[in-house]
Amino acid sequence: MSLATGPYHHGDLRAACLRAARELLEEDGSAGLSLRAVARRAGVSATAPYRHYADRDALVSAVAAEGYRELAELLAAAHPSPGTPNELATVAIAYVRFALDRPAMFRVMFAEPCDQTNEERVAATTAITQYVRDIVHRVFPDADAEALSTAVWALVHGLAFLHLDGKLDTTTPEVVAAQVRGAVHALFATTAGRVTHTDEAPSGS
Amino acid sequence: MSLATGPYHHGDLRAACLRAARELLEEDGSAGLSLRAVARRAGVSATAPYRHYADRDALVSAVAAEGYRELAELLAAAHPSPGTPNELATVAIAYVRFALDRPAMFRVMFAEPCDQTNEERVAATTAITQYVRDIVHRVFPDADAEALSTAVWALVHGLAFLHLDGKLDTTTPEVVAAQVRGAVHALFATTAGRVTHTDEAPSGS
DNA sequence: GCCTAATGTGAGCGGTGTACACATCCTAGT
DNA sequence: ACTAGGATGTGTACACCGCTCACATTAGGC
Repeated sequence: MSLATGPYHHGDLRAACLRAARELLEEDGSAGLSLRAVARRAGVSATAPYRHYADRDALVSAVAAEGYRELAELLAAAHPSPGTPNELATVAIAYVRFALDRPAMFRVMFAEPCDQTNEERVAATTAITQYVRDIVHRVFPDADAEALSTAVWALVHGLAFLHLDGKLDTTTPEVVAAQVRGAVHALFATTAGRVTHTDEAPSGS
Repeated sequence: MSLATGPYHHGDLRAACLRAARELLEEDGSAGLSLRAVARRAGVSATAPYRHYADRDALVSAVAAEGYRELAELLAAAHPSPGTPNELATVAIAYVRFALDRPAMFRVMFAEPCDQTNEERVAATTAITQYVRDIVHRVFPDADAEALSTAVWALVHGLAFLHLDGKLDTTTPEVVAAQVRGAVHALFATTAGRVTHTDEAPSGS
């Protein structure tokens, strides 16, 4: 393994590709994430990555999977177990901040006509689903968990996208945070003290 | 304009490009929307479209602009002036259906790192913003229109994306509709009869 | 009727994804 | 220890892409 001129075998090209892909994503956005650029950065021939990833999509999915994990960590760090609408809002802010801090990654994770059958992706998103469901169940024990979970995730996800696409003001993190908190509260503040002991659960028509 | 062998000048290449672009988008998705393919379909040389669109992005933005208009029509058709949460849900369903019926178009409209300075796009999205604000104002006259509008659009937009990305069940239109209606009601049903006469408007912390 | 500006053409550059044959190296079985 | 074979990396090649530039053609205003 003397790597003076670079050994024929890389050692761990799979990981190197992933790493290079993430760097390129940060630097040049999704468009700059080409297999050839990844290969160049890993110091390897243009076709070498194909030994580890079936095609570009597979690499992108691997990157996205890491993104899901990191998003999960970030949300957990924002609040380990949110139990009130306000704490939920804090998590929502972390979600939106992730999208704004790493727009290319967020787009890779959610905005591409991706391979939905990819195992890593499916696992990651069901994890998020479950995570949201748990929170909702804690914040609104009596509500229809399924529907409300969907609603909450959609709300937060939508907020992230609208900010990301410049459809909402993103001048400062504080503005964004206030907007997100405002939106969450606009929906929940009035229900917060009530829905937890309501006896008529909301039902679809 | 006898177009037997094709006259040197096309006549209305600008419109022809737009048309071709939309067709390609429907057929092959966003990836298939290349300027060269558009040119081929319009029966014109590969570089001719550059006389009418500065670059690929400009063409895509033009396509997106048409999408915004059509989405607006579709929402208006779903309900001309929703005034209850349930009617709002009907509009939301139309929004999500648009996304699912024409995924490539929806992605072009919202999921691309697009040129945010494009005039047509900006105009179109402010129109949507206003449209949502009007609805919210009608459904919840006493609520914080700004925050609640944001929340509502985000909710619906997020629902569309989660469905689009296969994060939610999309087996049948009925399932989707029920899910959307359920999510909207989960958020609003309990507030519906109350928020309209609440005296303490929700406020961001 | 001519001149100019608008429009369309063609060749060409550098980039991309990916298929294929080939080179190199690691490892397991003798 | 040796060797076969699989795993891994290389090089070439093809088709496509966006985009630039010099050039051809044409329509419309003077």
